[in-house]
This record gives sequence, structure tokens and C-alpha cells, in this order.
Amino acid sequence: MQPTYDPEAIESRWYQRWEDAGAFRPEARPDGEPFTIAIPPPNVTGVLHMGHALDGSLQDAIIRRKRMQGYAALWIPGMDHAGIATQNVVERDLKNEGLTRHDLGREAFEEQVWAWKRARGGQIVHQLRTMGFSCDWTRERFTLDEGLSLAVREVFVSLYEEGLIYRGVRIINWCPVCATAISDIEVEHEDEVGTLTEFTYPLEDGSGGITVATTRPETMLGDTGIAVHPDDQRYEAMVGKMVRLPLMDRLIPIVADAGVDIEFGTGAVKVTPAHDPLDYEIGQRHNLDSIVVIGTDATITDAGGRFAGMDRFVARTAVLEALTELGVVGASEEHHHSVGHCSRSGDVIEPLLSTQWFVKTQPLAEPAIELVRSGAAEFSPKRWENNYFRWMENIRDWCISRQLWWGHRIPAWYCDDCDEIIVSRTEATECTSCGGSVTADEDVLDTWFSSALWPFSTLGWPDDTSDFQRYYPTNVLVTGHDILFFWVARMLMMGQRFTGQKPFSDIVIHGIVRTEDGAKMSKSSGNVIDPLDLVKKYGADAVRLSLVQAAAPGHDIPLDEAWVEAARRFGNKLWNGVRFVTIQLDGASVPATGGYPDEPTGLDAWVLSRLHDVMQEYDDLLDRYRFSDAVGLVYNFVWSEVFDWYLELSKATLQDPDRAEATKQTLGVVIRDVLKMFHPIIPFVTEELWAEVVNDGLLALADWPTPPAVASDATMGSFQELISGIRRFRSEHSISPRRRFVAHVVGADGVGDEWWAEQFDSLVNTEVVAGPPPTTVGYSHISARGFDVYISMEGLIDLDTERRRIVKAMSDVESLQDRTAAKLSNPNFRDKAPADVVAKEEGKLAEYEQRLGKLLRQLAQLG
RNA sequence: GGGCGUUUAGCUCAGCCUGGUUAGAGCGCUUCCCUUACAAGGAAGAAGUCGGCGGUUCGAAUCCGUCAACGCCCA
Repeated sequence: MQPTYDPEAIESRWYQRWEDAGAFRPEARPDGEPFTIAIPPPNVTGVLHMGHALDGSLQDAIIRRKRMQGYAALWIPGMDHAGIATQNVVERDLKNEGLTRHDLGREAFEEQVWAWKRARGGQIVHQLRTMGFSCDWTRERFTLDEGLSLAVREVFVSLYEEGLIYRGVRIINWCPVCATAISDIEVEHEDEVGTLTEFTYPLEDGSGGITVATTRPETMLGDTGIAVHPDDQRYEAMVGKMVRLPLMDRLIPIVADAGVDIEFGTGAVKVTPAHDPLDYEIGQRHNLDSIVVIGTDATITDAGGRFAGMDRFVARTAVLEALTELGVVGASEEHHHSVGHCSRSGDVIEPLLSTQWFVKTQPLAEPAIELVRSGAAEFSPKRWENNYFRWMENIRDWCISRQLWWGHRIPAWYCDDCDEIIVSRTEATECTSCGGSVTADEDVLDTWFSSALWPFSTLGWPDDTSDFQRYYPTNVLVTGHDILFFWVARMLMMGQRFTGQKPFSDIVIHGIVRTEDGAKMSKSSGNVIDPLDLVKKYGADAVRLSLVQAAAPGHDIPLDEAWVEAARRFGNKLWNGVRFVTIQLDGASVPATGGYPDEPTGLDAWVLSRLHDVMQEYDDLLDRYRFSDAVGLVYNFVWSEVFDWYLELSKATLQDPDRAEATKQTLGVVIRDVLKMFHPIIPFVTEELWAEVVNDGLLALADWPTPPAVASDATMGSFQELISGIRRFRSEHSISPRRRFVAHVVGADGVGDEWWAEQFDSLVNTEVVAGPPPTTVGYSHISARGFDVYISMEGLIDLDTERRRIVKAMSDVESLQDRTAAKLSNPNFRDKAPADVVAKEEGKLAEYEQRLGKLLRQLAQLG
């Protein structure tokens, strides 16, 4: 073995071997109970970012462990077709050639996108392999695959037939850049400072005017009414009158509507039903016209009179100027309001009256809420359920049609002769009502519509496939809290509706990976850390370990590169620990399972009992998705206990022919189980090291460790404390490690054991003698829990230093003593605290008093 | 406006669900050590009134209330 760990060299050689061995297929465990995870599908245009790296690391930690535990573990990978993003990418390419998609026509354009997908899409699939994620690539799916498309069509048609999908005219969110409608949750609201300007519209009867206020003057071109609150006495007399809309020279009514906020502005609002959701509602209630004055290209339409053709923001200024000339503009003031932006393009969303397809979500939401409320599906951490419930209880209909060419075509046809709409699982060729010719709907479905079906469409649904029967419902969904609504909520709704079951039992919500200073990583801020750069620098294992270690449940993760570096150092530590073991074993290999010593004693019993206890706690933490705690536990166990203590101690026992064999056996099984427990977190380095110490099959398919319960050696605690005490003594007195001395030890269990002597020799270069020295005068004294150590001061230490050491030790003990004594002197404590807690405090107090007495005597002896 | 989260060592964060050991980790810092697995290492150490106030309790970083600062989501 190389003396240093080189992640790059080893990580390149394992993935192919795992795949070739079929290790990631559930068929590797034909008798196992199924355990399934469906990956939250990344975009086909996507490249691996920190969020994927974290999300995948957690899923792999889960699925690899389940596999080792004997489950038929299945992690289904795949991608979604990312309608808008993918279309944008290809359109950008076309633009470079001076073309638009319309120049190509629909079919040719679609072919072009497929060609792009084949040539350049799906880079992330290779990157997920680089990370070591153990997906079953033989079951890889894409949302536009034939089977998944069939599922989409089935769901659409069923929901339509049940009246849960409808086509209607609504105010929708229009993104002028993407040139499509988007759903409410794809709109990001940002607080902005606008100008609230007052206009006065003259009353038709010449009896004055009515003043309204707006931040969007250009919309006045589409005003079809003025609304006031019915209780607003200021305007009581005006209700029912007509005003003449300036610039457009249109007569519009003043109506009374309870939806108006009396407090806001002047209390009178202009009503533009085609460009504002609230105005639309008011318009509906009062039969006002809806005039679309801003078109899909964000310019003023022909209905906007002389402003037609102007960009909406240019028109804003122009309209304001024109109104100023008319002398109807009043006061203006700064106004803080929330402006919707497209989450993809960033452009300002234009609320627009439009005919679109919608899912009536409320009937779907109710059973999905019940799934979580009943505990059938459970969030981890639990508190995310609140967010889920709140959103689901206030859910609004979901606009699912997109004015794109890339995606699942909406399976609807319109009769060219009558009003019939045909929604069908199969291609419609003629009108079912009048027999006339039909025209297919031009639009496609929201990509998230197909993602919502992912947990079951990937398994073959709507066909009743054997995979669907065996692996559905899936067990866990792991995802970031940023897509709780996009994915989790909709998967729960669709899963319950169409399979009659929850799509998954556990929902593990993790945080967002942020920059070191807590900022959100974004391309526009240029602060994105590329996980692949980190992989190159430190190895995929280090990236994985650092992310999983940092993944405190549900909390965001400010990623500090120092963590990744520390994780690589852990890899090096592990590497060298194994290297030591292989040198000791000298070619002998450790069995893949079992092989624990029958009746371990001393150090072996101690480390084996720790192994058992740690393993139990580790399993418990992992079962509860406490990744950070779990990894912290085993990290410290390996480094601070196995390596810093057991490995060091073994150096002495390996020299003793009587105990060398038992030590080797213990070393072997402990390090082997350590590799197993770390494999789900850092698969590459552990697999490589497995080949060094076990060399029997793949670690990826080895059994999860179940070390036997072992009674620990009771003297180990005293021993460790003694060693530490002597090291501290050396350090405090600046005694060279080379300088050997004698330590008389009294009262520590095991001090007479031969192995203690050896270990003192090798660990602290000290000769240990059981029993007190002839006299304690002239001896320095170290005391700890129930034992005393005497070391001759002669020629070794400085008296002043010793005095300071004792005084400091006394003050340390005194502060502990004070705290404990205060507790015990409280009669309520004695009355009400459990007996074992009281006894423990009493024991502590007695010990502190004893130690203080000894220190005091010692100080006196120094003179 | 509503909801959620965060505030713990110089820095970045665990621990809080389920109250009880001298509150932990990584990085950084100080001192010593190239001991034949590892200097990407080992040993020892310094460093915290657990955001403020109040409450519950024998006992609070942990439970409750309140205030402050910061962040996120929804409207």
C-alpha cells in the first residue's frame, strides 16, 4: 500500500466494477425485502451542483446501507425534460444561426431538441457516477420516455373525465421572456420601490372627478371601471355614475365592491380586469369588460390606441406624460410593493387574462393532507409538516399548460366546426360530436406535472408491471426544502389519487448548501462552488463525507472548504490505519463477516464492546435520518478511540507472542467493521481498503455489521485517565518524552496487570510500580478518580512549577466541588430528584473532597 | 400582515425533539514531539455568563412566555 491516500487514483477504478457486478441492481439480493428510492429527477440541461451532491450523498448513504442490510435496494435514477430550460438552450443555439423555432417548425424543432439531448444533455448522469451514487442505471428513466408519457396522458385524461382538469379563462402569470404561462409557485415575489401616482378621471356628468392611484399607469389603457368600497361614504354619491377614461375616451362605471381596501390610496381603485387578479374578480362581479392591452410580447396591443406597439415599461412613462399633459395627474409617492418575477428568466411577470388548462387541486390535496396527518407519510424533521399543511390547505388551482413545444403535448383537440373539445388517450381525428375535422391543442404540460408522477411512472405505471408491484410504494424521498411544493406535495397528491397509496413513507427534508458566509449560491452572483472542482481537489469521498457530516436535519449548510479538506484528512487517517493493520496481518485476510474473538479480554474486550455500542447507536441515528450525528459519532469513534487508543495499545500486545494472535484478530474485525460502517458515506476509499484487508467480494455487497455484545474491561477507564494524567504531568513540567521515570500507582484496578506495565512503557515512557513509594515526601502526586500516582520529584521538576500546578488543580476541583455541594445542600434536590442522580452527586462530592485533601497535604509537604 | 428558522469557543457549526457527567466537533491559536500506519500525524493546553429578560422545575443551552437582531417561506 502507498503511504498516502490518493483519492483520484482509487476513485476512478471502482464505479465500473460495481456496475459490472450488478451491485446496484436490486436483483443482487433476490431474496431481500424491497427498499426503494426514486431520485428527485434533475433537469436534463442541468450540471451537478452542490444541492445534487448533498441530496445524492444522503440518498446513497441510505440505499447503500439498506443494500448491505440485505434489502433488495433500488435507487431509480433519471431526469426530467425541463420544458422551458431545454427549449431555451436550443433556441439560443438557433439564434446564433439567425433562426427562431418558428423558422424550423414544430416537428423539426422537436427533433433538434432531441438531437441536443442526445449530444449534450444529461451530463449530470455521468457526474452522479463520479460522485459514486449507487443508482440502478438499467432502470434509468426520462420524463419524456414512452412509458412515462403514457402515464402523463392517462393522468391528464382521467382527471379531465373526473372534472379535476378544466380549461378556462383566468388571470395567469405570463413570462414575456419565456413566452409562456407559468404556475403561481414559479413566481418569485420581490419587494421593490415603485411610484404610486394619483390620476383624476372626470365624471361624465361634469360634476367633478374621481381620483385613483396606481403603480402601473400603463394599465389604465385597459381600465373598464372604477371601484369603491360600498361603505365608503366619500364616494357614496358617485356609485353608479360613469367616468370618461382619459386617453381612451371610454365611458366606464363606478361600482361598489367590498373587495376594495378603504384605507389604501384614495379609497377608489381603477379596475383593469385583464391585467390584475383582484381587478378580474371585481370585473366578474360587475360585468365589466376585460380588455387586454399588454400582449404576450409585453408590448401594448392594438387595444391600447396610440400606445400600441410600445414596450410595457416605455408605455408606463409615455402614458404618464400624456396624462400629465391632460392635467389629470396628482400627487405621487414612493411605494413599497411586491413584484412577481419569473423564477427562471427573472423577468417581471405580467398578469394576463388567458385561456389555459388547470388542475382543480383542492380535491386532490385533501387526501394528500390526510396521508401526512395520519402518519402514513412522515416528514423528517417533523416541523416541515407545518409548511406542508399550510400550503396544502390554501392550495390554488394549478395552471399546467405551457406555450412551449418541448414537453408532453396536451391531449386535447378542438373541433373546427363546433365547440366540442375532445380529450383522449388516443389521437383524435374527428369530432366526436359533429364528425368534423379537429385541431390539436398547441400547448404542452408543465414539466412538474410529469415529475409529480415520478415515483410510480418510473416503475411502469399505468401498466401493472412486476417492478411496480414489487417496488411501489417507495420508501424514502430525499429532497431540499426549496422544492417542498414543487415535488413533495404534488407527488403525494398524484400518488394517492392514482395508486391509492402514498408514493413514499418517509420524506427527508434537508437544507440548501450555501456559501461559506451563508449566501445563496447563484450563477448571477458568481459565488457557485462546483462540486466537481472539489472532487478533483479532495476526492468524491471527501465531498460526500463533509456534506453528510454537515447535514444537520433540515438546516441550511454554509459550506466551508476547510470541512472538505478535513474530510480528506479523515480518508488519509483511515487509509493509514488500514495500512498499519495490513502490515500487522502480513498477508492474512480478515473474513468478510463474523470472525469475532470468542472470549476477548483486556484491550480487545474494551474495543469490541465500544464497537458494539457505537454500532447500535449509529444504526439508531441513521434510522432516524440523523446523518450529521451519525457520522460525527463514528468519525470520533474511529479516530479518537480505535486509532488514538486501540491501535497505539496494540503495538505493545502485538509484540507478545501469547496475545499477538488475539490482537490481530480483533484489529482485523474492528477495522473491517469500520470500513463497513463508513462504506455508505465514503464508498470509494472503503471499497479500496476492503480489497486490502478482506479481499472477498465487494464491500458494496457485504453484510452490514452486527458485532456481538461484549462486556468491556472495567479497568480501561482508569488506565486511560492515568496515561492522560502522566502526559499532562510531563507537559506541565516540560519533561522531555525521552526522560524516563518511575510512577508508583495506588488504587487503580488493573495496575498490577502486566499489560499495564508494557503500555506505560510504550505510551508514556514510564515505569509503573504497583503500590505506594516508601515515603511520599519528595514525591509529586497526581490523583484522579480513586487512584493516586506518585512520582519522585528529584532532578525532575521545579518546585515552583509544582506549587503552581497544585494550586491550579485545587482551584479546578474547588469549583467543581462548589457546584456539587450547592446542589446537595438544597433539601428539595434530595427530596425530588431521582435517587440515582442524588447518589451520583454524592459520589462526586466525596471524590472532590478526597482529591482536595490530598492536594492540600501535598502542598504542605512542598513547604 | 401570517408562518417558520437562526442566535452556543476567534471562525463555521452540532447538541435542544426525550431537562441531570466538567456543553462538543472541524478549522484557527499556544507549547512539546519527524515515536518504524499517518507531520494530511501525535501529545498537552488556552478559549464559552449557550442573544437579553422573565417563568416552569429540586435542576434549564435544552421546556414555556417575551423582547431584540438576522434569514427564509407565504400573502
